[in-house]
Amino acid sequence: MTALHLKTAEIEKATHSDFFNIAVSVDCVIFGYAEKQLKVLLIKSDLEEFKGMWSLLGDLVRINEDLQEAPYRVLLDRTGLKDVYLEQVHTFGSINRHPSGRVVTTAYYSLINLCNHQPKQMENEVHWHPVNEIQKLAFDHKLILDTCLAQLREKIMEHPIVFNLLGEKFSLRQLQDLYEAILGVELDRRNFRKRITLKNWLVDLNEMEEDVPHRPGKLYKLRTQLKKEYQVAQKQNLEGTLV
Amino acid sequence: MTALHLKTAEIEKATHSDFFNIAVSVDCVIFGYAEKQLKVLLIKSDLEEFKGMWSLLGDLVRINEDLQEAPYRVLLDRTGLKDVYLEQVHTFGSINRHPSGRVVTTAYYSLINLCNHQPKQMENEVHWHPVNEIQKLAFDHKLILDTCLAQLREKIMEHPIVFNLLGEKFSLRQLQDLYEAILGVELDRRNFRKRITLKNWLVDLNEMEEDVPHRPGKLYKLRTQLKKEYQVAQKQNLEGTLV
DNA sequence: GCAAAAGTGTTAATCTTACACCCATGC
DNA sequence: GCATGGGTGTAAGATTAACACTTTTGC
Repeated sequence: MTALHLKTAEIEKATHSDFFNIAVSVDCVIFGYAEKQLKVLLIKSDLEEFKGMWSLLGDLVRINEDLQEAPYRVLLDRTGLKDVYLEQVHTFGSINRHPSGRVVTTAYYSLINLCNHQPKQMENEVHWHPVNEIQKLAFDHKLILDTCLAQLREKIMEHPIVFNLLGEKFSLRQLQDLYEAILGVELDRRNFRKRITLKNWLVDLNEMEEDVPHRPGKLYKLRTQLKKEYQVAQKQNLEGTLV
Repeated sequence: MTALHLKTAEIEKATHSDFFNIAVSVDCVIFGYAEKQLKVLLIKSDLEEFKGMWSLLGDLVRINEDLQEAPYRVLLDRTGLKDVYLEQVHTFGSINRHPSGRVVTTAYYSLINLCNHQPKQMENEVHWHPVNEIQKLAFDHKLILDTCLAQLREKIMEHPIVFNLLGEKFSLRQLQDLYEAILGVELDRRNFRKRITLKNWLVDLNEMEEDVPHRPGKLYKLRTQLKKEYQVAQKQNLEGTLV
């Protein structure tokens, strides 16, 4: 109440200048899907301390950049993809989690269509790894990966987000394989189709699979409305034009 | 692969010294329950820029303090409570969210028993406010409050956390009132009791309410096992001895 | 015609919702 | 005895889980 206790932001900043010495980073768990496996994009750590180990893609947040913008920048830099699907998951801030100093990191996961991703644009040290074969990562990145995967699993039955991992057209079998890869369980085919149908997420394209060595399945796509809400990623090359 | 690209953490720190200039804070949405209303503990902002406005309780993270420890410290300082129930919710980091400089804040919510909380230990400027009467807060704290409340609502039906807001013993009516206060909806009494019974969270104490102007209800408590998992808060006075 | 996967429906069990009456206590 | 809230059960509907056979295609 009394003005005696009020201080201006300038004064507070001076008083607390000791605190303005933490770095904030973002780390992106970039999921992709290929060969019926959920994959994650990793880079060889460039720190001597973690030589030879893989780590998530991340970067320090710039002083003139919103926290939420940073993971989009990382994604654009590393994959050339813009407007990707991103979710903030958790912030990790143990004192010694980073050997370079006090770095608090906010973890995001992203779902991208791995086919849109041109390896030639990638640095050599960036590779896709099957999620369930990863034992160990640099920093606390294994914990971050596990946390993001758990959150992804919780979300996919309620929200139509996995379509970001697939191409425009897909069969119900492909979709089921994807769900099974993410959840790590087998699903009953009839019940799966019933559940998906009930959610009314899909449009029947009246087209069939081609070049399959068995009876071809029908092709579907995500409803346009939902695509706008949950799947806005577009391919973008380095010049910024849409492909 | 090649050692040419490797750098030590020391070198990286020097390279990136421009980045170690962000402050990280935690903001705590401290929920309590009284008079059949969900309340939140707020403090008068001590910044000139937000003079007269209420804000969440928070503090800057210290350089030798884990991020996750900071909200416990804030809770202990402000309420004298130790081992409270705390959940991290989201991290907010817009460039201009704080007038003192670049402050990225991680939001937590906490559930405490408001009766354990001694007003005399509190600074004068700290008060409980009914959540649904709050229109506006300092900084982006209204957004933080709304985000935490939404997460609390999602969690309470699946996890036995609301018991942190109640005393040791309670009637099913008291519990239902609490759920209704948090969710902002009325619940059917019979269905509510059935749901709670099915979850097997409670132990019947074979005691009855007293001093009520109507038929007294049975009293229950949270099962000991669950109490350990979800409700570890103990009253602690400033000398650190358990009350 | 055979291998491989597509496509489809029913039943039982479970969970959810809506809803009404008698009971115990304080006054 | 009356006002107040405590305590209970059932029926209908919705959702979930388990489960098998016929169809279409490529080879």
